[in-house]
Amino acid sequence: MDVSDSDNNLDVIRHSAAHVMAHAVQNLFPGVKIAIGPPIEDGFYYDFDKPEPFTPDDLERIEEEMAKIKAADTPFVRREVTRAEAEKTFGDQPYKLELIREIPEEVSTVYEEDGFVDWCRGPHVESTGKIGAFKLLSIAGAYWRGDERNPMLQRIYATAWPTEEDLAAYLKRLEEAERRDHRRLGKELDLFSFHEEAGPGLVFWHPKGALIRKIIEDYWRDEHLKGGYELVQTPHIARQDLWAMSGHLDFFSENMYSPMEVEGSPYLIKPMNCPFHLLIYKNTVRSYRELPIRWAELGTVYRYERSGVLHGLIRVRGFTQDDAHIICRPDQLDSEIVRVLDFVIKILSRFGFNEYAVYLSTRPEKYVGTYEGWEKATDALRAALEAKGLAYEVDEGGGAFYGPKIDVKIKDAIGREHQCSTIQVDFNEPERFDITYIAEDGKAHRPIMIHRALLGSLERFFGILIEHYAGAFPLWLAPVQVVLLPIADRHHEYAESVAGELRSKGLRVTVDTRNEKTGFKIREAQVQKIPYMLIVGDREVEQKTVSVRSRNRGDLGAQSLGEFIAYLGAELGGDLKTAD
RNA sequence: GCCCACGUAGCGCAGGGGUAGCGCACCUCUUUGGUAAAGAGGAGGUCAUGGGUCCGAAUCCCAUCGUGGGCUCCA
Repeated sequence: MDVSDSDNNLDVIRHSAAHVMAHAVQNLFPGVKIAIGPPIEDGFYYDFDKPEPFTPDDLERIEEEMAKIKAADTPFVRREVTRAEAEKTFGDQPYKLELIREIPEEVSTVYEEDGFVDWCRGPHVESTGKIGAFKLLSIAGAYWRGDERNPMLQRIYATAWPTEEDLAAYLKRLEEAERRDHRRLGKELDLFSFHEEAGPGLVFWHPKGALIRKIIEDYWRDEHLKGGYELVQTPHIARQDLWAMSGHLDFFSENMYSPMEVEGSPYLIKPMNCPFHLLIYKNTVRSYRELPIRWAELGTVYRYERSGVLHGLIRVRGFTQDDAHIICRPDQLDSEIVRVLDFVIKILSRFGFNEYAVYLSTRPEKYVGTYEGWEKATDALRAALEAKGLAYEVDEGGGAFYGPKIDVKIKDAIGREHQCSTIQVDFNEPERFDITYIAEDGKAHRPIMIHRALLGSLERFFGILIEHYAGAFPLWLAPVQVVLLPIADRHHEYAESVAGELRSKGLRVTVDTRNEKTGFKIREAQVQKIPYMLIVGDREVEQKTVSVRSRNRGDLGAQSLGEFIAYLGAELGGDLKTAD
């Protein structure tokens, strides 16, 4: 690679900065063992083995030491070495030795700057002065080679960019992400909470959050009914035997809560809904004429998640999946998958998500079902993706043991990806439950089962939604759509009558009758991200109007109530009740 | 589960071996004010929980619970 070219390559800059960081750490803490230091998205890290933990002060010192090494502007020198030479050079670096001994090549390369040598493929920037603008960000624990049986190393995360401006822009992006953090907005907008007394990972939906959830659920149910699904509803617990039959006791028990005794027999809280849907299926003999069956349920499940993995609404222990199971004939598989993909796109785009990253996961080494079955199902998934013109990545061997799947990650307003939709073919449970349908030949055949979720879980999806919109929900989702701001007490009556009229159109309206100045009420409404504020004072009462202020566009001037209602109707896509 | 950090009033934070402080919110009073914060007064905390060290612990030590940043694992 051309050196001047590599100087501008982000990965090269970051990888070089990682070397400089390791160098600085070695200068300040002689004897520290170094592991690996790769570039990553938005930065780089380096893993160290050091008996005492790094402190935030250490981070500052390391940063200063790096600045010195950068200022010295020493050239990075590339050298080819034999295996023996490499082993000798890194004789006191056990992690490097382990890596050196594993590669097949007899000749490898090292890079050196100012006496610090690292075993590395390169390339690097020309000299330490060219590592760009960098900043150390955090200290974290990380297992050597990502395996929890290995020792835990200390990882220092950092970022590096070609210029100071780029660095500043990145730090700004981090701030923006923090501003949108759903945990912070959840408090500020009074949407949900967690309680130590109740236990971690258990969500309490407050009135405003629960109202948004209700709107999402209503939309979801309506669309499912329109889309050829039927709704079912199943219990939260079932006998342990059911989970043995489904196989969850074998392959999912680590995520399940311990049994509770009911009249001598053990019951388990459900971690998934599928066995319940299969019981409904088995309740009667099914004809090929009935298929495909599409049963959907907002099913609340509980999974034991290790304490360290919980994260706001994104990863919780009790959550509601927007689940559905499609049971179909083999000849219906292709069209059913296309249909689900269409549905996924329709639903997600309603929530403002129009960019996706799609992954197709194929057969792993250990699997159930037949080879041909897997091939057919995987082909069907692939064909559906291609028919939809969706770009996707293949995760070879990444499928569950019971079937191949498509995962859809959505991109939010600031470009982050979130796992939501999943479409999975299942060869395991139909077998275990021995579900069949009677075909034209009068014999019992095995149907194919598809699990699918569009939003994933309501909790996670809500968290993603909050961050996507930064708490400023679009009109159709906003828990309060319009707030009336009477200027003085004498305007309360008019404000209430306007509010009443808006409510009769199905709008969600509040009246701020507090003894506060208008500027204060506006500020509060803005902070609460209420889409529309209607200011009413003497002028409005007199002229039978409302002064409209939009959360986004500011003062829109006075309108008659009729005009305002029409305006909202247009924004809602004609979704208003007709006048009584 | 593992590594590190943190836990002080509803929220955001300061303090730190000698018996707790700020801002906002809350309550009361004055004010009826026109597009992002009117003024005054008041109330509120066994400093996460349990144990230990000490004449004395919110402060130091240990454990537990919870939260955060990661690792491992996933809707």
